[in-house]
Formats: sequence, structure tokens, C-alpha cells
Amino acid sequence: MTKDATIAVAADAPSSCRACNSRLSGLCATLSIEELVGLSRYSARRRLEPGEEIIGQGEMILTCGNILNGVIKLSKMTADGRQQIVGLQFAPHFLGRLFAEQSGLTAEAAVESYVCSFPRTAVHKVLGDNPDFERKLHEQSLAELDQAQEWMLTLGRKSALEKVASFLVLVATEIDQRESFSTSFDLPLTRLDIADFLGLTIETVSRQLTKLRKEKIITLSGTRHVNISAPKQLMRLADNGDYLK
Amino acid sequence: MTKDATIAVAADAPSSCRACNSRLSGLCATLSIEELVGLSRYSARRRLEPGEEIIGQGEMILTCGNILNGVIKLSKMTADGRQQIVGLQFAPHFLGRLFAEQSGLTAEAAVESYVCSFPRTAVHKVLGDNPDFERKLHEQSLAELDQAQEWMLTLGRKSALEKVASFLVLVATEIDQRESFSTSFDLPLTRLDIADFLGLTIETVSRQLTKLRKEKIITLSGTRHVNISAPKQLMRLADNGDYLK
DNA sequence: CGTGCTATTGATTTCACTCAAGATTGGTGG
DNA sequence: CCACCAATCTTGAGTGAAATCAATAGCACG
Repeated sequence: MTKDATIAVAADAPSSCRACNSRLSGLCATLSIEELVGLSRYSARRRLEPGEEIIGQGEMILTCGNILNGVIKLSKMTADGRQQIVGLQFAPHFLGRLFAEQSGLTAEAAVESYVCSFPRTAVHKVLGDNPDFERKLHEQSLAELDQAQEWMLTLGRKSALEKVASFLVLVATEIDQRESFSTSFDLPLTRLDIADFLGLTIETVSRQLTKLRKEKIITLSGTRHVNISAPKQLMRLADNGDYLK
Repeated sequence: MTKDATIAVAADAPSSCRACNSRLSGLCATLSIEELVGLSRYSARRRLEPGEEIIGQGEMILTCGNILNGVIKLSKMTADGRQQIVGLQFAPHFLGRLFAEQSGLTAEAAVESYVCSFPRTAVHKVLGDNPDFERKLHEQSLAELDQAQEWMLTLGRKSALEKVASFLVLVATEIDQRESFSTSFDLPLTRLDIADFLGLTIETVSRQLTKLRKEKIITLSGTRHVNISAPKQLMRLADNGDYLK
């Protein structure tokens, strides 16, 4: 293939992919133009309402895809209905287990979200041909494992106040791809979701937020918007709360 | 290569690999004889005392390897010294992050253990050449993620009694490669380790074990040996404890 | 057999949960 | 535009499960 041909083909990148963050920094960055075109033939952009389910615990996995925008929560339930959120996924995360038949957890939109989804089989094909793709996917899985293990420390060993601080730091870090730490943002979760993520009750979450507000570490406007006025203190509290009781 | 040559080479499998479970069902099952011979040149069998550290949180990752025997605990600590065990690894699990420079956690032997370790660089070489190897490693990472997420549910939403039951079920399931559920085994962890795994204190762990003993679900001999007399009840309790208060 | 470590048991405290009102909020229709 | 409504969130009072503090008991080692 000549250099000119390459440029000509590059111009043929699917229009929907050109402005996409997954193409820039996500999984799609590992794809050739040909693979991208091939995949995009089967792709579907989908809008998800808050609370709308992508897949339920125990269901067959038929699709996978990139988060374009929004926040997806992954959760598990006990037999008697207690719920735990085991992961929050932000753009441009790739969703979907390519090697499993059944989903071990429920994935649903926490807020209005957009995903670019593919049939599992189409992605499977790329996986065999493109080692970079599998590598990137593998690295993403390992990053997810790191986050899960970090969160185990939070769930098992931190106080309620530290848990809420840890949650705010997590959201501040992940909510906006363009910033490494946002000091002003809307919470992507309701109080109930936050409680299910932290292993607490909504009342306890509310009390800890009030405490952070009274300590002038954050300000709240409405029920969703957070301003972090003392990021350093919040981060210290998230790691271990011994400087403030 | 002729068939005879293949057989001749097969006979040349390193003697230390012939009886090894990793070769049978672990990561080494994906290696060719040549790769196996190549790697085994750099491999070292190492004995670990209980409590002996393989790598500490924040240290450089220089080696990786298979667990031949024993149990390795992975843990994290907060700035002020609270500890959480974030994973237990049994044979023939492969240990070591091949894509990270620094370890995010501490890995140490819970009981006397044997590992077959390699320089990271040697394994990295195989990784580039052998897609099956990366696939297997990736699948192992995903299994680890599943376990971590399952444990998040345990940490966040289960009572102390349910947590201890969940731990016993986990050990019964993993301790012996030859059995899918052992009803008689030695605990690989001290009470302190169990507490650090479950996000509890040693006193609470002890009280819950006593409760299980009094309910005739388990019997204890000495401080380490457990007999599960009512596996069904224990499993029910591990999922959710509403049948026994 | 001590001796030291690990585990159990008991008494008390504390933090987060439960139960119970209210207060905001944001959405809807008069 | 404003009043009302349902849902979500906050606050308060009391309870309870697990933590803490404090002995005691069991076990494994020399």
C-alpha cells in the first residue's frame, strides 16, 4: 500500500468515529482503518436513560461496546436483595466480557449515557487478528482489578466519613476526561446508589456529606452538585481520616 | 519438524516441569516445549516461610511465577496502618503483574509455600510470541476480577457471620485442586489474617466461628483444622444468612 | 512443663443502622 | 407563574452489631 493510499483510506474513517474519544485514547485506538470500518458496520449508538439496564446478572452476553458519555454502574445482589455496586465505569471505558457466556453482574446507566455497542462476535473476530487490541483490553481489565482491590480496602477498613470522602475523590478524578481532578461536578449517583457503592445506608451517606459541608471541605448546591473547596483535606480524609475526627 | 522429533523433544521437557500442575492446567500449559525449556533455564524454585514477603507495596516488580503449593495473600494498607487482604491465591495461580513497574500491593506467603519464579523479562519475551499465553493470562486476570467483585459484595453487604461463612466456603472451594469442595482442611490463615480479609476484628471472627461450632455447622480441632459438617447450611449462610439468625 | 503466642470469652462502648418525621427539590398542571 | 405533588434527601431519636478493652484459656515450642 502506498503512502497516498493510506491517507485516502484514513479519510474514510467512519464519520461517527472521527470525534470519538475511544478512537483517540480508548480501545479503538488499536484498530486499523480497515478494522474500524469493518466494526462500525455493526455498531449502534445507543442512548440510555438513568437506571436503564444494559445487561442483568445471569443474562447471556450478546453485545459489548464503548461508553461514549455518562456513567455506567456495575452491581451485584445477594439472594435476599441486598445490593452492592462493584464498579463505576466512565468514558471511554470498554464494557463487556468477551470470554464469558453469562454476565456475573448487572450493568446499568447511572445517569443519561451514550454507548457505542457491537455484537460480541464482531469484536471477537478482531481479537484474534489484532494482538494490540487484546493487550489493550487486558490492560484495561488489570486497571479494573486495581480499582476493585483499592475499593476492597475502602469497604473493609474505612469509616463512613472516609468512605464518602473516597467516593468524592473517585468521582472528581474520573468524571471529566479532560481534567485529572475536577473540583466542581454533578454527582452521577443518587444517595441510594452512593450507599450501595460504599456499603452504607442513605442516612449515613447524607450525614457524612453534611459533616463535610459543615467542615467547609465541600459545598453542595441542590442535591447533585458538589464543589470541593478543600481538595487536599478531602484526599487526606479519603486515605485515612485521623486528622479530622 | 517430524513427528519423531516432536516426541524426542517432548521427552526433553525440563524434569522439574513434568510433575507440575502449572504445566497441566496453569499458564505453562500454553507453552511449547521450546518455550518451556527456554523459560526453565531462568526459573528458580523457591520455598517461602509463613509470612515471608514476595513483594511489598510500592516495590519494583522484577519477577513473577507460579504458585506450586501453598497460599499467597495479597494485601493493601492505609497510611495509618490498617490492613485489608484483597486476594488469596492458590496453586497453580500465576503471580505477578507483567505490565506494571511497581507493585500496588504486598504479596506474602500465608503458610509454607513453594513458587516457581522467573525474571519478568524472560516471561515478557514469551508474551510477545505466544498469543495463547497472553489469552490465558488475560482470562486469569478476569477470573481474579470476578473474585474481587464477589468479595466486594461480601465486604460491603454481609454480616459478620455471613462473612466468616463466605470465607470458609472460599477456602473449601480452593484449598485442594483435586476437590471442588473440601469438607476437612487446615485454615491457611491466622485469625488476624481472616479478620483482615473480612474487614472484621479477630474477636469477632472468633465469636462467629464459635457460633458456627455451636450450631453444629462446623467442628474445629486445634486452632487451624476445620471440618464442615453441614456444607449446604454453610453455603446458604454464605449467600445470605436469613435462615439462621 | 513452663513460656510466649494465639485464640477465646466477657464487659462495655461506639459507630452506623433502623425507624420516624420533616424538609428540599424538581417536575406538572392549573 | 405559582401551587402542589411525589420523590429524594436530611435530620433526629433510639437500637443494635461489631469494635474496643480486658482477662483468661489453649496451643505449640523449647
